Amino acid sequence: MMELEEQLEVFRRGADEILVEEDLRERLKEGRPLRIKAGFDPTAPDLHLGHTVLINKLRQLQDLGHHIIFLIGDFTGRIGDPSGKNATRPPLSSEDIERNAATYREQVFRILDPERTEIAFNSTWMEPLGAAGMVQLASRHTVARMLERDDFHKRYHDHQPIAIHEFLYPLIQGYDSVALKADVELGGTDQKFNLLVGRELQKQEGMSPQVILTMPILEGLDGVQKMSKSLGNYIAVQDAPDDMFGKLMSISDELMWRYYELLSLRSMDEVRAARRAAEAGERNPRDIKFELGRELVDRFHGSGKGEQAQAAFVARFQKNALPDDLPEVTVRIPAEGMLLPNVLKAAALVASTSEGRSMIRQGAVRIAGERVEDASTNIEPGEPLVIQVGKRRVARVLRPAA
RNA sequence: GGAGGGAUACCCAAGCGGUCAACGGGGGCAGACUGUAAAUCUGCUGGCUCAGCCUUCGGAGGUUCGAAUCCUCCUCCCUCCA
Repeated sequence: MMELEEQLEVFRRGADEILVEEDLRERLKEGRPLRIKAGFDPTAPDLHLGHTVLINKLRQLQDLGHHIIFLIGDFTGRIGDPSGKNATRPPLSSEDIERNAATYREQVFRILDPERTEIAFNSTWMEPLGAAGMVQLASRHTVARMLERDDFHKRYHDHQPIAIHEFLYPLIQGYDSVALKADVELGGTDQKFNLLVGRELQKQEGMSPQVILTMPILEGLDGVQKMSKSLGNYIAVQDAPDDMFGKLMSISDELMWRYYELLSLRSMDEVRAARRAAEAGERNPRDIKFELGRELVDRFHGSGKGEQAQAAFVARFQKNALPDDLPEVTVRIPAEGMLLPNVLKAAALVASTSEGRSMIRQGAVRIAGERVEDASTNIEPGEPLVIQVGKRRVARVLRPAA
């Protein structure tokens, strides 16, 4: 293992907060692999870059030789998880959870080493606990303490409903740390309260309390709100290389630096140097963004894929070429033809014929590169057509006679 | 248990008998400008067989020539009292 101070540097990198750092130092001095836990919600099997901030961190710690526990909150998921701000999520069936867990494995192991990662499910100890055990667990915390949690506090103050079971989740999460004998728990900054509950419960069990390490929440493509699937501002780990690269290119320069800080494996010294060069006008920020795109596409799709994605990107958007692998859709067209807005809808390029008309009116629609401005254009059966709606929606539309 | 307030399109929020497919803001999409940036400007943002028609304002009935707007019942949320 590395020297103590070097290890601490790795722990601190990008971290929002480490509580209590002195405790961490003490444990590291023991020289054993620490049990490092991070919990994940089984509701969102589609990992996006926001989740990987935490997972990257786990990987770094794993590389230091520590024992990583990837905990899936299946017990809580089955009941329905309210951990989002104030929207209650529907309960998941066991089948849902199993399917999600499988997807998790597949995606997480693009980052973590499967040989050295333990996957745990909290139903393992929560099911046997039973109602009596749960009530006992609940007796160890007070309502006043629970209301200290920021979102509970706000909701209570604003007269928003708080369901009783929402108070139980922090306790369950904390109990997970007891069951797993966690030395360290990682979470987003929004998890701080829950992570602290883990410390409490461990102390009550006579264990030395876990160190908590919080990572910042990654902003989504809009640069303002947190990256989330429901907001549609995310880059999924499973996004195709070209999509991933393209989305990264569309972020603002300011956000790019943030992504470098939290997602890149390049040293902060390098990143700071790049930023200075950009701000001094010595380098085009776009080129620095290219580098970020290549690094991330390589990480999730394999070495060399980033280079390819960049080449495709340049060809398409700087040289206006169409992608090689245009999605193909077949629209069967009656002998008398079909109006263009209807063809667009049938090809799933727009959501409705009304939107299709609107797009045509705004000059967003091109057939074989030629702008079409007449919404009453009639399309007859014939050879495939390349149809574009705006810059991002394109398809090769086959048009056989119906 | 009692009293009162509220539910409008993706979100917030106007409207309170016809001129309402419904003001305004946000978000989204598109066009211009660019580095598919950001910022800015412009347009669109229920559906359709689209200068017209059809279905929307928590749900179900009713009054009226005509209702998001009035009445009745129901569902859900919030506040105060107990």
